[in-house]
This record gives sequence, structure tokens and C-alpha cells, in this order.
Amino acid sequence: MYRILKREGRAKRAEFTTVHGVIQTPVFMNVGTVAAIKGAVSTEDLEQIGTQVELSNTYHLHVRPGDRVIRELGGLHKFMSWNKPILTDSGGFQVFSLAGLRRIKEEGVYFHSHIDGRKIFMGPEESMRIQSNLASTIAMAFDECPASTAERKYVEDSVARTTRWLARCKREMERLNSLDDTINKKQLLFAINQGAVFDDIRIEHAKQIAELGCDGYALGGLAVGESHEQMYHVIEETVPWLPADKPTYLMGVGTPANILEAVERGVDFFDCVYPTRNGRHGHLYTNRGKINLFNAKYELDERPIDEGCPCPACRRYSRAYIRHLLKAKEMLGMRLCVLHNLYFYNTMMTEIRDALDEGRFAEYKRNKLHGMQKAGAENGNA
RNA sequence: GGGUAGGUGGCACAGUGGCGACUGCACCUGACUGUAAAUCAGGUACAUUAGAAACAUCAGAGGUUCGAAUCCUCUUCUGCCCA
Repeated sequence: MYRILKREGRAKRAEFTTVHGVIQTPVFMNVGTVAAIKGAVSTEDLEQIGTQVELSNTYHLHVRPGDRVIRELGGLHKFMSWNKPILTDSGGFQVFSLAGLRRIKEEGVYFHSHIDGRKIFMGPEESMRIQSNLASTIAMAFDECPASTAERKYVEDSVARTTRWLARCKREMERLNSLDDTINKKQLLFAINQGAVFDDIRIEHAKQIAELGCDGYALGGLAVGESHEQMYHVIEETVPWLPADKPTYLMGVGTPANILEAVERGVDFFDCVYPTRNGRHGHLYTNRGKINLFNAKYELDERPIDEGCPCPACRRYSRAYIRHLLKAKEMLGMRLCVLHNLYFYNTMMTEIRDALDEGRFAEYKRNKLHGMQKAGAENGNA
């Protein structure tokens, strides 16, 4: 159940109740594609850094260890020892990211496994069955994510197919949720809006999927090469056409600035690999901009990553030490960086919610952006 | 003292007549948005230069050759074996 607590312009402060607990929004979901947050981060760590929702991937878990294995072991929650909400992505994004390894048909998509090359078929029904076996809190509809550079005709055809796929997802999900031996009979289904950067296609698609009555609505196919201005424009034009009584999820986005801009335009859910991947690569988010710990200038820097940050990395370790760990390829280096970045994102979301609660989001957003930009320059980063 | 193998960029190695020198590591920098990503890309070897371009370099010296890291001579240094 989705309940809006407060509004400021289009921005919403809400809560979303699920069988695995209440999600306070706006929220940033922490990405753990293969049921693991890369960088040696445990579920215990997630509890400490304030993670509300973990995100895993249908395609990846189907390939390894296999959704049947996870079902046999009682579902994802039990498998990875995480009892809060989990959202599973449908494998739709892999239709885009594994472009060289798949073929799209009306019935679904034929992949070649990125692990061993074996042929895999996934359509709407398969994706729903896998997600039902995984027993995630929220399942995503199986969609196609066209490239931002795709031609209009291609996007029209693709979006039409994604709509047909959504109807099939819905039907299959209802069937699965009614079965006696289904682990999570209250699994939720979020639809995904597509249309690249064509406003009219996006809006038309939003109207169509709204009619199918899903538990939430996502914007997909953004931050895949188009400019930030185009992305913000699409969000602004499309969100008003999605059901107002359901949460809105901007898939795969993004930078702290992207999130602030999208919250302002009415988005509730986010996820992105940035904090984890950038953490592994030594790029750290701070309130004074982004820093690259691999840079030689941090060799003797005794300050914490972000002054005043109470995360497990900043509480006791210096930039110089963590830089050394990264250069020495010690796991601890990545782990500390990922923990810091996730803490930064999760904390920013808490601050956003607090600001919305108190009706000062606009001011918060302005100050946050200003702080990160201003000192980014100070740190030698734009 | 005798024998033997060898000295190539910060390190380790390749190259044995057309090289202004391969590759890896290290170092520097950049990229990464529903994770084929602890990955990928570029740069860095003497001096000069913002950069480009040009000009160097293969232990040292001399020689052979149109042309030498590569062949010859001497010097020097290092490893290993024998005494």
C-alpha cells in the first residue's frame, strides 16, 4: 500500500507497505545484482548503513545459481539472510546491456549466457516464474530497453511489444500468486514505461500501462546515453501520466544530482550501480564533491574520505590508508569505499525525506548541489 | 685464476642486419547511470616543449655495412660452474 505523507511541488514524501516491511520514500535501493553487494558487503553491513531495499537481478540469478536452487532454499530473503524488501529486476535491462548476446522475438528474448555461452530463453512468463521462485518483494515487468539513439519506428514497435509483454506478465503473476506452493503470494508487480526520448510515445505508453493496474510504475530506458536535460525533460513530461496513487521508480539512476532533480519531479524509487561500482574504482562521493582516491595527491592525505562522515570507513581510516589498500588490491579497500558511498547515498535519501517532511526540500536541494559543486572544484574535481 | 651465460625504458622480459624497439608489471590520468564491469581506455622511458612536431636511446669505446640493439674488436659490470 502506497501512502503519500507530504508533498512539495511535485516532490512526494511517502511510505510503501509490503510484506517485508514499510519502505520510506524517496528511497535509494542498494544494488546487489547476483544477491551480493559487490565489494564484500554483508547484509549486516547493509543494516548498519541504513539500506531499506536490496535489488537483485532475474537474469543473473537464473544463470547462477539458478532460481530453482533459490526456491528450494526458501527464496532470496532466506538465501541471502535479508528480511527487508527486495526488488528483482526482470532481465529486461540485459536485453539492452547484453545486446551482442541476444535476439528479440515476440515471444521473448533468446540470450547466450555471458557465463558459458549456453542458450537461454526468457519471455514475460519465464521472467515472472523466475521472480516468483526468487520470491522477491517486488517483481519488475519484463520489458525491452531501447537505446537512446534508436529510431522512432523501432521505439514504437518496441514499446508496443513491451505493452503486450506487460499484459502477459500481469496474467502470469496473478496465476503464480494464486498457487499454493508459491513462496511469496503477495509479490508485487511494477510496470515499466519506455519510449526513449520521444515524449508522445512515453505519454501514450504511460496511459496504456496505467490501465493494466500494477503496484508501481517505473521509468526505464533513461540514463543510457541521452543528455541530462533530455532525461529530466522526459521525467517531467511522463510522470504526470503515471497513476498518482502508486509509487514511481526511475530505473538505474543515478548521480546524487540526478536523484535530487528526479525527486523534485515526483520520483519515489531509485537504484544505480554508481555508489558500488565507483566505490570499487576509488571514486568517492563527499559533501564537497567527488574524489578519485587513486590520484597521487592523496598519497599523504590523513583526512577521512569525507570530513564529518560517521560511516565505518570515515570513522577510523585516512584517505592515504584506503588509497594504499586500493592500490594494493586489498579487498578491504573496496569494501570501505563501497560502504562509504552507499552510506552517502542512503544518508542523502534520509536527508531528502527529512527535508520533505519539513517542507524545505527546495532549499535542501539547492544547498546540497551547491556544496558538492563548489568543493568539487576545491578538491580538483569538477 | 679457468670456463660459461648475459648486460635493452622504474622492474621483468622480447627482439639477433631495416627498430625512432614487443609485451607484462609499476606509475600517472580518464571513463563507468535497472552491473558480461575489483573492468575498460589513454598516457609515461634523455634533454627541450603548454601541446604538436622534430630530435635521442639498447653497458662503454672503436670498427664492418647503404643501414647495427642485432656482426667484429677491446674495455667494463653481473650471474652461474670449476679451482
